[in-house]
Amino acid sequence: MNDTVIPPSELEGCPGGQPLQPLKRAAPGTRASALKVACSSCSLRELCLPVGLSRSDLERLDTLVSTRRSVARGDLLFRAGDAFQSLYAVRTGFFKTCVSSEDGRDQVTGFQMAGELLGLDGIGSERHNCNAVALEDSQLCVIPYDQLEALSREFGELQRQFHKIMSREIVRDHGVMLLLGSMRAEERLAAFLLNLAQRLQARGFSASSLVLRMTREEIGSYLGLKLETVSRTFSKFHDDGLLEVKQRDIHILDQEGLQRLVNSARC
Amino acid sequence: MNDTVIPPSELEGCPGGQPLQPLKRAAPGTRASALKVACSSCSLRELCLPVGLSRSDLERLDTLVSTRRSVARGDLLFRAGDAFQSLYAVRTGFFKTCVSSEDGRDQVTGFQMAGELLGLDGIGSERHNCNAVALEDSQLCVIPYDQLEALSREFGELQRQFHKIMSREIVRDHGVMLLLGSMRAEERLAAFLLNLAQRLQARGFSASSLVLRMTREEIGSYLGLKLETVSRTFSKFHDDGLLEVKQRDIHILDQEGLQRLVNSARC
DNA sequence: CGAGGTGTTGAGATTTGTCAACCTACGTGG
DNA sequence: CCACGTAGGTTGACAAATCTCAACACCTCG
Repeated sequence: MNDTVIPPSELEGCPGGQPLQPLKRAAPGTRASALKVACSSCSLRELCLPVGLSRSDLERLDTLVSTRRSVARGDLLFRAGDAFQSLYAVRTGFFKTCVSSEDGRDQVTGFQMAGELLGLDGIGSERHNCNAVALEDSQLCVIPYDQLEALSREFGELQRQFHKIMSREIVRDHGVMLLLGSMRAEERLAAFLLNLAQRLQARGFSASSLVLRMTREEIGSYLGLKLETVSRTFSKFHDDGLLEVKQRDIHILDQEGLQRLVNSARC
Repeated sequence: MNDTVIPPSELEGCPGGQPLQPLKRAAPGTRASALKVACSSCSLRELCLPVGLSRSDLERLDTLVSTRRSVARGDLLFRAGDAFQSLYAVRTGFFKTCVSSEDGRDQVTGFQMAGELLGLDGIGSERHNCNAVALEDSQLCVIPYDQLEALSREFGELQRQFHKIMSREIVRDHGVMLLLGSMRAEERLAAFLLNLAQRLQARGFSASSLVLRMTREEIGSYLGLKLETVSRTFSKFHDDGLLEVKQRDIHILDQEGLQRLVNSARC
């Protein structure tokens, strides 16, 4: 409800940004479509792979990213073990990635929204190492990895940008390790909410009201907590006047309070 | 004590793996030295950046990796906030990397041994994002990042290899998240020991007897546990006949037993 | 030989997990 | 359009894992 009421005018970044806008879905069941895509006119270009590319590099990138793919809520974009061919950039929608061990352990490793890349984990083994699940009907740009490699040999800026994205993913993961390794439940949830709000804000949404696209169980998995603990912590935040919580609708009432929680290691 | 007694003759041995072998330290206080380094004749080449490179690519890589650096036990290779210039490949020795938040939380994000790269986290922000601390006197190859970028534009194999290394770091981090998010103390420690043993074995050391280079506290930080819990868990493993533990000397008596622990999610 | 860093162990506190009951929202099909 | 079924969410009581604090042992190094 946070992102359905935005007037269309705000969706189209100026000249022709088709992105954040819902796009016509291919026929149901169709997994890949070849609608026109253009990084150079995408309103996500300041958040996505193209960051910092020159006009001419951007146009070359357009030739690379030529297909889209739709994934319905609940469906998998890829699954651990699938052959790795492409990276994917989220255009619209929301994903989770999760790894699981043979013995059935499951861990959500991240949530991805518009402008974020999926599939980086597949390069090393040439197979995807996690499942990517759409948490709402979603659209992605398909980035064939071979071609990205080739193009980034030609364009240093693209190469550099790609390396930065991978590096930032590593830094992000280290941040999650810090969270999982050293924070208590309240601190984890506060950090999670602030992170989500900050990323939504970067995409033009409200920094204080958000709709969770994932269940308490998925949040719990990501944060290394049981769903009941997540639920209880939401309730506590509500009681403490930090949040308004109505199921998945969250209003942050006291951002500073949350930040204080995160920043207050054991005294 | 590990690197000061080797006769110079053994240092520059050409076709005669100088690697895993202790190398003469530069004068105390010297941070970078320009001794000859050759990936093409390094015995770590099957574990390090050069994996899979052709003979000719390897020789080009030699021109790139031309300097070494020594770091004494306890010293920092780099510190969070330092400008990012180079990646480092561990030749000898042992490192930990740790991130810390403003409020003083600290998290060990990894332990690196011969053949492993340090500094990947710095590419994204052009500053290092963690501290890299030598846990024993160590030697590294310095890989200037600009030059690596340039060379990998020329040699697709090198580019691909580098991407694989970054990707595998991401996969590794996701594995740590799984560990931190879903395992109990015994499972975490068992997984840690097996991982360490496996990496040591890949380097030609015993798979069953190892010397820990880090304190209980550092292990605890990495595993999201307090040092007392780590200590108790070692004792329990000892009582259960899985390990022999004498301070930092560990003998794995029952590898399968440890593996069973790791692989037995909540029943 | 002594000091300080490191490691071990015990007892009790705290946090989080477990199990169970119940509530709520939402989609489906009558 | 309503009723119902089900998935998701909340809450309570209790159990279990881990942490905290404290005492002490061990080892290394100067």
